[in-house]
Amino acid sequence: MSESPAANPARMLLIDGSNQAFRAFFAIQGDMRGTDGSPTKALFGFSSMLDRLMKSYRPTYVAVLFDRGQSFRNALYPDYKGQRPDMPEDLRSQWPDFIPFCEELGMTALAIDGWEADDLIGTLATRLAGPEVEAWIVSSDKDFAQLVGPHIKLFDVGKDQVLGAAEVEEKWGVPPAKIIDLLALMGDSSDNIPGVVGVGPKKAAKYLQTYASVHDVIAAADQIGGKTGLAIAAHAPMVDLSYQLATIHVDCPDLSLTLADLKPREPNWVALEARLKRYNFKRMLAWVQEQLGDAATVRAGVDRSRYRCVQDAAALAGLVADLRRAGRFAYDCETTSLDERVAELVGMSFCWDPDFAVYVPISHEGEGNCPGALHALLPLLADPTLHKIGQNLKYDYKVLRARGHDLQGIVGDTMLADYLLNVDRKHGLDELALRLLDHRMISYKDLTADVDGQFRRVPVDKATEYAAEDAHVAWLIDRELDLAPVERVYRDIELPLVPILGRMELWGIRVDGAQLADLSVELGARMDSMNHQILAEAGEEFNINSTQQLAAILFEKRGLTPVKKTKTGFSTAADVLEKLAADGDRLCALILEYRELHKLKSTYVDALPQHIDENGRIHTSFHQAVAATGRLSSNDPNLQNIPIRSAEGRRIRACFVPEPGHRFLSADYSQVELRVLAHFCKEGPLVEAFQTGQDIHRRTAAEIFGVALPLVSADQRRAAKTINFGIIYGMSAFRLSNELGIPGRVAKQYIEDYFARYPQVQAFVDGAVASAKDKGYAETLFGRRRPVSGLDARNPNERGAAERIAVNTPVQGTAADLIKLAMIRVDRRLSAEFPDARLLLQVHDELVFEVPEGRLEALRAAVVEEMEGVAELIVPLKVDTGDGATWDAAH
DNA sequence: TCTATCACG
DNA sequence: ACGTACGTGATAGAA
Repeated sequence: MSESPAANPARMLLIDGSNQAFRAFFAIQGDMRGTDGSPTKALFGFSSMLDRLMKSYRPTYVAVLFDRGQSFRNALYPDYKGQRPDMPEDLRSQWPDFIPFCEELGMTALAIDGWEADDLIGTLATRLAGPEVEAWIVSSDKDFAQLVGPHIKLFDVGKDQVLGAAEVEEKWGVPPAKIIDLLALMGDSSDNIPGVVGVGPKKAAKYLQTYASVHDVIAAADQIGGKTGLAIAAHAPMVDLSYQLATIHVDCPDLSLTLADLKPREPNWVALEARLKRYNFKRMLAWVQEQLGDAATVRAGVDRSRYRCVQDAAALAGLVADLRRAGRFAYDCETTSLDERVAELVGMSFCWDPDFAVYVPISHEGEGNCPGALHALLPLLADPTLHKIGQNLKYDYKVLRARGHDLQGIVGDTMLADYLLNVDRKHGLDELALRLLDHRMISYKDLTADVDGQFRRVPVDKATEYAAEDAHVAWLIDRELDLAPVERVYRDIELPLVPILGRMELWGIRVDGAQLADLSVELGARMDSMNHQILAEAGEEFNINSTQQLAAILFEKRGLTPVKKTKTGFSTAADVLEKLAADGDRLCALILEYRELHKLKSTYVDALPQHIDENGRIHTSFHQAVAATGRLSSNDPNLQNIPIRSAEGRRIRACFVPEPGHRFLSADYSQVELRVLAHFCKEGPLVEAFQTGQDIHRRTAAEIFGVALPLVSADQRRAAKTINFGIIYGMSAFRLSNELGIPGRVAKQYIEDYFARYPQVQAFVDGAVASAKDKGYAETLFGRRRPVSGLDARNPNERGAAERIAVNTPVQGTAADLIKLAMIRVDRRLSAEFPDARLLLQVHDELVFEVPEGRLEALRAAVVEEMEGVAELIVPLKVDTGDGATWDAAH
């Protein structure tokens, strides 16, 4: 038998049931109860996890194991798990249900009196895994790392990640063979296993890298010396016990399961139906009833054989009549390109009924196209009284507009709907179909594999199955999703924004390519000369862009002191290099300057010209369903991160120019996030400062440092500004002290003084966390939601990160809502009063327009009015404007 | 594909 | 004992 895994071994999931039941119980917010009022939260989370694992990984073998009774560890050590609080009553009451539930789902599940799940899993894994069968242990218990080997892996449900020996060593600093030693040395507080006082995973791993085993570490205690050495020596009597407690047994005699017993069986659908009704698990129940073939409750499936292809005048006339009668339909178009400006229409599909959809071929190669289709259908698409839904309709809108047509009456977009309901998931139609309809769609790649990826050459009958399915699935998903909780953001913000973004993208922004070319030559020459200086200073050839090579030169060859580490080595980030340069290192100063030039040249000066079209314009894409807070994002190219902070960088911004006879107008919200914060927390001085038009950072400084407004020093204002930002982001004293270059205790004092003066801000922060914990999501002023998980995490880093998200999201997200609403209002004014002015870009708190010179002042007034008047907060919204012949000059 | 870095708000 | 601010996207190196 070979020792190396087979090329494609079968998968065996060994699920730590007790562990995952706990995890499910604590991971889900709020309360869930069945129809009889008994708690069901852990069962729900647990069964969702099983369902997901089975669907994603389709294991050949599965077993779910639970703890039962007191194990040999309690006999060895009466205090084993002694510190653990009792199981919450709401979890205990669900406990007896887990095994029968798993069995009904067709999985082998068991517990054996006197054994922990760990030992059952250890036994099954070692007995059954091998070259032909790879075992995945599903648990968050780190003890299992000791079992990992070529045929046994750990599976992390949270991260969807498989850990092998290398990953274990990376995570814990020792290979699997030394994990027990590691545990024996550091102990395990959750199991109440004693370890050396003052030795955690880091120190323990360090000693075990030097010494072969925990016993060797103990023996060397006197060489280690110091307090730690003494503590290690003191641990000697306990070490054997700790070692035994941490060791997972792999030879449980009462376990006689074979591989055949672990094959998933057909679920007991009838029993499951009754159980799920009792639990009130609607999604899963629908699935089970579908399997049962219960005609009354089964959801409409996707039956492609019912799709129709419209190919003649009579069918076309019928379609037009049907669509007019329906008044509301799903629409999708097939084209020759993902780039809407060059895409040609190949066909269109429509759906207005849960059971079928139609495809209209327009310009396929060869026979089968429907004559007169465009002439008949375009008026329907442009008719705002006919309501359209679809997936990512911005694309369809742009395709039509680029060819001089129109798409009006957009009342639903499944991508945006799912984004608002599940911001942290993926929103592709394929994913939605799988997740919401349990339906796998035809893949475009498979469909066009024979014809070189060209949809035009797909035969009309095959194209019908594919294209009609898109409209059909969008229709079904639109029906499936309940938008009520986010109705306002959906209807009033995201949907109206679709055509506005479409027009901004199609119009583009003009860029002076010749000027960029000059800049490229200049930067190239300067980088060449710097290149020589740097290599001379370093004394050897190396790749300046390689952080690894640079780190080797700085911290090994030159012996400089590293400031901070990254996952892979010593950091060479800008703040590090600045510190080293300030300490007199010439090379670091040179690298900093080189980095700036390189960034500008590669990311902007040389990249932007590749995006300029035949009219001298660049077209970005704004993404509406990406950012978790509700902001837009921009890519290909990203026009939301064009340089502005450095003088050198602004020369790139100066290459963005308006059409001849036009000027740029830039309008940006002043301190919009702090104003939103003031609105939420209603803190007196903050509100007053905004109402009376004071400099907000100066006012904050006056409050914290207890000085009169005019006496605030530049340094005090700077500190206050940093703190104000810190509040929005969820600051730590550590970061503040770093940022300001002051001692940690001073930073801590500043923060305390801040909250003492602004108790309402503290209340807002606490309230935001409490609300997110209670509801399971953070919420903006307009009802946009973002799920927040990790608020109950034991790990303080994870918990802290979750709390910062809970505080920041309402602030950043409300600001995003406000400017989106403003764009809709401004767009209305443009249509009515400024036919030759254009909204070009949105950069989070800024809108950039192109306006005929003679209309500049009128537009400025209109834009300020619409942006400032977008909402009534308890503080005024303020908009600053600038204009110019370049984007840079418009600030 | 992942990581480090850095551009923006 | 540990690590350190929110949200993005592009580039280059390394594997």
